[in-house]
Amino acid sequence: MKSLSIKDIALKANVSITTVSFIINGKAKEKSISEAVIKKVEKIIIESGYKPNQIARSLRTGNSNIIGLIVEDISNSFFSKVARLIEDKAYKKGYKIIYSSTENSVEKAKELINMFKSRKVDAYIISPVAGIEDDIKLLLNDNKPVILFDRNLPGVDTNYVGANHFTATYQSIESFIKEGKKNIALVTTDVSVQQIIERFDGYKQALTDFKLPYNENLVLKIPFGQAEEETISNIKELFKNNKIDAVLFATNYLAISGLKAVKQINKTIGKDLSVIAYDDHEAFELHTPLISAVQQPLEEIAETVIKLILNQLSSKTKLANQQVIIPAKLISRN
Amino acid sequence: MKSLSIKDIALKANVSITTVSFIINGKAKEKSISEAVIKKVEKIIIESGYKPNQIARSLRTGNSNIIGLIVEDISNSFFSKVARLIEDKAYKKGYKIIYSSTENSVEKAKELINMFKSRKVDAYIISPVAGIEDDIKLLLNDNKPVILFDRNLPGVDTNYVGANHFTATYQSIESFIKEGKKNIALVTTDVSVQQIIERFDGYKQALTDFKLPYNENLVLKIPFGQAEEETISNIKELFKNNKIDAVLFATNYLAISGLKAVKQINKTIGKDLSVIAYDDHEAFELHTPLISAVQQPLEEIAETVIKLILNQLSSKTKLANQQVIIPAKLISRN
DNA sequence: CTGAAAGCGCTTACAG
DNA sequence: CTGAAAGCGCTTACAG
Repeated sequence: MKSLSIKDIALKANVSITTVSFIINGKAKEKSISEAVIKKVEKIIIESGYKPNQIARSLRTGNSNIIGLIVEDISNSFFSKVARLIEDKAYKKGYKIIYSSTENSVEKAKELINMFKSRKVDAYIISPVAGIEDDIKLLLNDNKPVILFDRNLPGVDTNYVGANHFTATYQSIESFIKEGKKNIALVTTDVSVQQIIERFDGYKQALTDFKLPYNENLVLKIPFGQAEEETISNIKELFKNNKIDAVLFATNYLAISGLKAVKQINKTIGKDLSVIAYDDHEAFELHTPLISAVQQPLEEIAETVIKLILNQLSSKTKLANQQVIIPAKLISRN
Repeated sequence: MKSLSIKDIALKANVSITTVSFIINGKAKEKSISEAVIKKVEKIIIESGYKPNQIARSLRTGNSNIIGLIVEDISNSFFSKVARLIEDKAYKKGYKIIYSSTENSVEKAKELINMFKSRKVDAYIISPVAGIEDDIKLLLNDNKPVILFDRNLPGVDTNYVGANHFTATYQSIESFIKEGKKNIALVTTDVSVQQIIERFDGYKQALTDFKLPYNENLVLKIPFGQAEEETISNIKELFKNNKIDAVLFATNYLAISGLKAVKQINKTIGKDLSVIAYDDHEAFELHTPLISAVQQPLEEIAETVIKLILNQLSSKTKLANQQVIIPAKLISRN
């Protein structure tokens, strides 16, 4: 069953394909097509269930009404939640989202950008990895809107939306210190992306400002993508240092592994050990005791990303780049 | 900056676009292009960074190397995990995945199918809602592979991959009964999709087989998409019935709301109340006490879906439809 | 061993 | 008020 083309509709309606095209694209008035013809053609379109071939349209116009979204890992709840919000908001404006995960691999990120490019997506929303700066610059040369989110890419001059990771981390450490904690550990990942670096810097700065020594034995960097059992055992190893009285986990999945690790050793959260997780998760609201977490305002991030994109898509001239930093909030559940 | 076209490459190499096209598509040998020309053209392609326009290619060939994946809600961890696995496996075979969420809305599901159709995706993986039977039949008429997953659609004759929801639920209820539980509640959703119905049926059948009365006051149907506070308060209301000594949650997000509800009332899980959640979640492994869950084999589901799709895409003839039922496993954490 | 040309289904500048 | 025709960037049957 071949699907209908604009030619079939034109034939049935006894008009040219030009006329049909104008009507489909809402340019009938502007092109002064008569009411009668409009009605006739619209009726045929509805009855036949004709849907324009978007591929042909894209080839001709060079755009697609599709926005490409590249995240680190769609199965991470932070990303899947933001993705869902972005999808909803874009959908309401007539844009579709297609997404893919980079797994923090430079090669996969480059491939995804190329795939999106060859599909002529209208705009890009990317949580980047270091190493794709040049690919992003090419997109910008092409005049495509690019919004980085979650983490910035130093050296690329484009739009960015992200939480204030440094401040949120700083405040987390500060809250530990105010509780009287002295040996504060940080469990983070080994990927060197902006938001992880900011979290690390916030940790160090808070220690310095409050005159606590920075001790690198209290910092554990977990290789990205490592099997969870390994991570748990690394964390148990860290906790062999009995002095540790507080720990900040730089991502929610590390916190989950960390909580599992704590279950297996003789430390009691709340009494021996204070815990804060960066990025909230359902598990933390259910844990006994409750686990404090830094919440990024997902809704606001999604909203801002979409707003920036739509502004640029609807503007004929190149807009100034914006760096929108949104405060993240420490939710204390003690 | 216009991007390069095949014409530019042909021009630079001093050959026809036909020749370039053959080389790009690996048909050089078959078309007996000379080694020298192949080398020359390949060199130019690499140096120039030329990437074929997939839109043009799709328009011409009618396919896209893209598989459309339609899930209920990408921010639900069951779907985001399966999506990620499917993405990985498809990617390795040269297929890209684009996904979208239906939110259990018939209209949105139809729109998504139309969008995918007009983008000429090669195959569809769909966790369907009732009401899109005709749209799916149109795809099948079009000879596009369609794999339903997670839930089947009675009345549509196509491929299906899903867990044995009935049996897994039955076994869960059976395990409650063997613990000596007498008043077993079910918290489920009001959407009438196959997998939810199967879970309900498994619940009822187990009661019947073990000579327990079916009491509809023990069944709570939560409206899909309802705000969580509302759900929690519905569940607290249910638990006002003090006789309830066990509860099965038909989805993991309902279980999470349920666990929050239990925290707010004076029931103790393990002592007063046994709990099983359908679909596992990180939170259950961290909860005190641990929460038992029915685990669907995500990896196997993703693997099977992709295998079915690739088989069909590579086969010239129409293959027989397959219904693959994969056992789900009750993970007892008591 | 290689190329000219048709055609996929649209949009749009131009003409009347 | 409406249409014929070019062209977006490819693939492929056909010809030589």
